[in-house]
Amino acid sequence: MRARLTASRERIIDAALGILAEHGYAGCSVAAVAARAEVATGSVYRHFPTKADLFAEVFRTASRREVDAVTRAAAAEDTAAARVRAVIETFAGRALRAPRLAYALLAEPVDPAVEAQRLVFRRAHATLLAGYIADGVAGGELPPQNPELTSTAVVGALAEAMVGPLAAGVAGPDTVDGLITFIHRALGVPS
Amino acid sequence: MRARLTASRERIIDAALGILAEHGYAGCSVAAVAARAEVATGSVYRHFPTKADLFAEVFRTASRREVDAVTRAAAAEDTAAARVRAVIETFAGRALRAPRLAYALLAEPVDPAVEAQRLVFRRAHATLLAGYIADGVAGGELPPQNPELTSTAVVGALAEAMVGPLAAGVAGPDTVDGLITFIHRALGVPS
DNA sequence: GCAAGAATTGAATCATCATTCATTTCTTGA
DNA sequence: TCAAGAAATGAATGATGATTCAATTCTTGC
Repeated sequence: MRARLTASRERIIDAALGILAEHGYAGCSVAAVAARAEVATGSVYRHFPTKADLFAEVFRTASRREVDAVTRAAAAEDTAAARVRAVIETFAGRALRAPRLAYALLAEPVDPAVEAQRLVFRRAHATLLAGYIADGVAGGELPPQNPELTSTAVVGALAEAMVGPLAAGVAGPDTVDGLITFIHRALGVPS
Repeated sequence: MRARLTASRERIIDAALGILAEHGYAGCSVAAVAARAEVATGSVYRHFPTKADLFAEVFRTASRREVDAVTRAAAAEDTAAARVRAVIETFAGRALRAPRLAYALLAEPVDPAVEAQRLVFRRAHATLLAGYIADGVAGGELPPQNPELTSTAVVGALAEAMVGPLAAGVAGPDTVDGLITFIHRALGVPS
């Protein structure tokens, strides 16, 4: 009973994610989400007070997924340089494999209320990176720097370099390699 | 006569820019723009077929201004490193002096049609930088790299590092110096 | 000074969707 | 099996704000 409730809540979030990944935020009317989740429009409001609340959660879910993947990849490495490389490869690889979703998470125009979640998403990546960078600095692997600032700049560089290719649908492996070089240099990884 | 026409077109664009700079895109209803330009709502449509067309032009105008300022600053320098530094300082300085406008140009949610202009804006900066970077590479000042990619990454890093402070309203000069170091390293400027 | 036509006005229209709610359909406990 | 209450339905409502257009006000050439 309570299970059915939870299940349809899940289904709504999944449906929203699905539409987001296929047609972007623009395709995400409440009616469309409800239809895909096989519930009535009004039922969405039994679970979420507001469309913005629904999508805040959707963005949170999607973000967590992305950040988890990146975190997992980085955890397998043991130097700051390798971790940063893993972050870039994972982030870019996933973005290129699911371009529409990546574009929605990174750059597509959304409600201001949802925009806030996007900042959280970017910030989560930055915070993760900041940790690795701080470790690298502390361990002498990287030169002194403000990890808050440099991690933010890295996330910006990554996102910007992705959005173009995402739109164009193209993306050579050169792009990823180029980014790794760029970011390693930026952080002062010794060559 | 034709002059009056041109003049009121100008006034509409200026009004839109003014509201954009004061209240962001969110404050830019056609009615508000018309009121500020001291014309009737309907008159806006004598000059622009659509709100999106109006704001495409507004964004284009604002972009040109920003890119011109940056170009002028860079032109006064003669090494790739100094030019890039000038770009960063000018870009950041202007953004911090007009935070609301910078946020609107860089990150605020806008109509998809206007979003396209934002990409043009970012691309214009990137193209400018790409030229300096290519020169630097050609002249041996910078190591080999793909100027398209690295300039894009630089713009992303700059923008991302600005948006946070813009929202927070804060921005130490440390931020700008940190960015210069980061980007110089990223491009391989010898220290 | 005046008529024809252009330009301007701003209130009414239209479109889009998020949100609501009276009605119907389930679930459950006795 | 049934009644009470919970959950679900989806058509109607409401808000927002871009766009239109009939009415009015200017210009201009005669």
